[in-house]
Formats: sequence, C-alpha cells, structure tokens
Amino acid sequence: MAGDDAKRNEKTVGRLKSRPQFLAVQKGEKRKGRTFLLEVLDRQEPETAARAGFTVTKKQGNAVERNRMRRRLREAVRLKAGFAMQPGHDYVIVARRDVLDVSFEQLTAQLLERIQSKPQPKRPGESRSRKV
RNA sequence: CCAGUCGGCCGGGCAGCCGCGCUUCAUCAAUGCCGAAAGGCGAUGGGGUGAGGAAAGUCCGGGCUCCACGGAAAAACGGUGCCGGAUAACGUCCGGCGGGGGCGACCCCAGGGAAAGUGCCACAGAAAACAGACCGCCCCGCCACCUGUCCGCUUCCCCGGGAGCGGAGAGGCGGCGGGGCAAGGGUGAAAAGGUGGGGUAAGAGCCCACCGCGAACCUGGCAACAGGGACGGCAUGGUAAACCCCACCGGGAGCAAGACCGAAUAGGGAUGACACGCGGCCGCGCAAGCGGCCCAGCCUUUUUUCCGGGGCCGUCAUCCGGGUGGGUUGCGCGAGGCCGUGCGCGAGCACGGUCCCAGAUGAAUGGCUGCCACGUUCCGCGCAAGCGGAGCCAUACAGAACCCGGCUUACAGGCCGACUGGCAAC
RNA sequence: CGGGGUGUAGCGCAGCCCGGUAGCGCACUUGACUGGGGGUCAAGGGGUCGUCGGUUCAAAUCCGGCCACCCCGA
Repeated sequence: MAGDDAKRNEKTVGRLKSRPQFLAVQKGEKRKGRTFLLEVLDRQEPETAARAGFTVTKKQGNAVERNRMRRRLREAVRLKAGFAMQPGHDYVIVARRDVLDVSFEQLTAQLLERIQSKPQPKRPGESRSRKV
C-alpha cells in the first residue's frame, strides 16, 4: 500500500491452474535442477505478475508424499524463491522424489539458483540422457 | 514371574515465528472492478474452526439423484445358503447347533440338497459305480501223467514174495469245458459296511453278537439339533467353489448423478425480405421428401485461354429450442457424537439431557524452531533399582472429495481389562 | 473420482469355458553344410503359470484376498 517497491514485493506470485497453461509453459525453456525440473516461459507481458505452478506426478509417491512435495515447494516459493521471479514469466516446477529428503535450506537455494540463472552452458544431450 | 488366548482403546503433547481454506464481526473501499450473461471479487484487524482408524482397496449393503417401466408376476442372468435374532439393509454382527484343531483359555469352517436327473473320476488297476471277475477258492465232466492200495493173469525163486500187463476205486498236479463264490492278492485319492463266531463244496449279512448306517415313533427345544429307538437288513463311493434342484434377494446407472444461468463459433427449426437453379443418374422411402455423384453456372488459383485443383449451390434479418467452455447449486442436522437411566446373555433397542463437529475443487491442515514424554543403541557411574551424556532426518500406515453401515488390507510404539497353562511363595 | 481389462519361457501369444500331458513363433545353445559371415538342416536347454489362502484325490484352469500394469469416462 505504501510505495511502488513495496507493492511489487508484496507477493503477487500468481498461480497456474488450468491444463492449457501448463502445456504452454512446457514449450518454454527447461532448467534441470538437482531435485526438480524448472520450466520457464516468457509471456511477453512485463506488466503482469509472475505465475508459478507445480507438477507432481503419480509416479513419485502416494498422496501424502505428493502433498508434502507440493507444500514444501510452495512454501519455498512463498518465502524466498518467489522474489526472484521475473514479472510476466510463468514458472512450472516438476518435483522429483528427492524433494522430500533434501533440507529446506538446500531446497530454497537450489530453486533460487535455477530461477535466477540464465540457461547454463550445458550440453543438452547429456542432461537428457540421465533419467531416474 | 514366565508363556499364551480374547476383547477394548490411544495412535505424540506444549509453546514461538511466518503462512493457508472456510466462516463470522468491525472499519475502509462501492454511483467501484472482472464478465456476454449467470455470477464473482479487495485491504486491514479480531473471533471461531479445520483429516483417519483405516480417510486406502472399491469387495458388499443402504440413503440421495436421474433414466426405464400400466400394476404384479414369471423367464433369463447374477448373488446368498445350518438355526434363531439384531438392523434401514447386508455377503455384516450377536447367540445357539453341528464338524475339525488345541493340555487349556480359545480358534477355524461357502456349513442346504449326491435314494430328481446329467456329467466327470487322469495314471495305475481285473474292475471307478443299475457292478464286474484278472490272479485266486470250490464242485462236476472229459483227457494225460504221477503216487500208493486192492483184484485178476503171466513169469521167476521152494505155497510167501519180486517183476510185468490189465482192471477197479482213492489222492495229487496240469489242460479243456460247464457251474458256484467274492474271503484273500495287488493298484489307486477312493474298491461296494468293520471285527469276531457260526455256517458252507468254497464262500457270502447267509445267520448271530458288538460297532457303524438308515429309520417309523417318543421326549426336550421356536428351530438347527440332541437323547432314546420298534423295525429294516447293508441298499446309499466322491465331486454341487461341475451342470443342476430347492429356498430367499436383486430394474439400470452413478455427485464427472442431477438441477439452474447460459455467450462466441458451428450446426438445427420457424417466419419474413431479396435472388432464383435447367437437367441426368444412384440410394433410402408407400409418398412427400432426404442424401450422394455428374453436367451446366459463378468465384478463386494462372499474364491470357484450355485442362487441372479448391470453393459455392442460396444470402440476409429476427425469433425459437438444444447445448460446449464457464459460473452457481447439489454440499452436510446426520440410520450424528457424548453422557445418564432402563430392558436384553449379546448384537442392540427405548427414553432423557447435552453438543454442532472439515467442506477443498491444479484441490486448504504447511514451513522452520525450542522444550517435554516415550522407544531404542552406545558410553560412563552403580551390587542393583537407577542416574548422567551422546546419537537415531528415531515416532508407523497413511490425506476427506456426496453421505452413511460393514468387510478386507496396511500399521512404529503404547495402555487397560478378562481368562488359560506352568513355576514360586503364602 | 468412477467404470472395465490383463498378468504363462528373454519377447509376443495359445492353453482356462468343460480341472489330470504346460504348447506355438521369434530369440538362445550345440553340431553339420561354407575358407569366414549370412542362410538352411538337425538336435537341445530354458517357465515359482503375479502372489497368498481355500475347494478337490489332483488347480495355470474353479472360488476368495492382496500386488502390479493397461484402457475408458473431463
């Protein structure tokens, strides 16, 4: 309510909800993290807020574990990682099972790193070859 | 104290910081914003409330909703299956009965019908189900052989005896034929009541005793069934989670059910205006008509023409109905929880009091931290009980999705009660 | 969330209705033909029938309970 800066910071990380939105982000840039896969799409609308979505497939665990993964990621975005997101961009975090085991500090650090970093100079073939 | 059986219950607690869903109150924002509409929406602060015993698997039963149906019944199909009760109902639960297991507490059982019918019973075996007869046992007849007895004849040594031949009848073994039998053998999961005695040519429920089986009837019980049992005289192998028979139950789908609001685009119908189409073939149809193809026409592609490709065979306006996305609803006062009293062996039922207890929809309960409790491992002290320190991401299985009653499955650890068998003490 | 289906050899499938012997194709092994490969021929090995119980003399098959995978309804 105070200045522009506070208003921007105040939260405003929206949420992706519908299936077409997820499919659109899937076509964007993919950044592989240690415990997750981050998908980023520039919507070309810098005025709007950033939006985040979470994907946890049924393969990663039962309902309790899937809920916990999503909640931990959501909390990490709310507390830290959300501030690093660019306005007008969509972010989808595809969780892996390791999200359950890693400590919360490590999780936020990894998320921050992948959100801020521009695409790494990485051989794309290698990142795809390793599958868990 | 040890070992065990059964039943019930809990399934971390407190606190701090930052957050989430629903609801409510106050203030501000509202002649506001989003949306076609329906409808929805903000900020700050305060209050209330917020996962389970299995929320799971979706295996049964109901409520609720829509569809179908004249009522009802039958057939078909599916399910259930000792008896009685509980219940809204059940394949669940309770009590009993029968069978099996355990020293016992107690546990397990799809537990109707095989003298209604059909099917199947591999291999082995003679034979696998109105019995039959391989080996075998017995009797009779015929044939052959052997053994010994008796008689007659011949011959030899002194009437006695030996040898040979013939005959008679007996016994044995073998073969063939006829008849009787089912005790024994072996096979098999299973072989046609069991044991003993009599009996017989040999045998056999052929007869008898005991046991088993069936069973009129009697007694007890609501019943399943239990006890007794005249009599029968061994007939009736197993399999129904094989077909089947009998009794009872069941219409189908499921909240993504269903209801309401309802654009754009496409398509349907009606009316009106304008324009106008001439024809051929095929299919469906009684017909009206509908659909498809071809020719012609128009537009487009090409610099132009022809060929070829694509498009149009009506257009526009208004209205109507259906309806996708979307929104709202269904959506939590209920076969409800707790307490008490009474009835009942019990499952439960009745009455009284009291409480309101999740409603999300890319889906709310989370993240971080401290202390405590309990568990476990290691170390130190101690005779021991125990104490101190450190570690274990230690604390399971697991997340409401319309609701309820059950079943099944998963589950770290712990608590309570009843009972059984041992040991010790009194 | 709801509704269906399938698990048999390394792979793809029969066998299950009506219970007694688990079979087919490809692949694999060995041998022969060839200088070698390929190919052909001959012989051969390999299966807890997903798992746990039950019925039966006997279960891949019949009946329950679990497990895994696949498909359908936005």
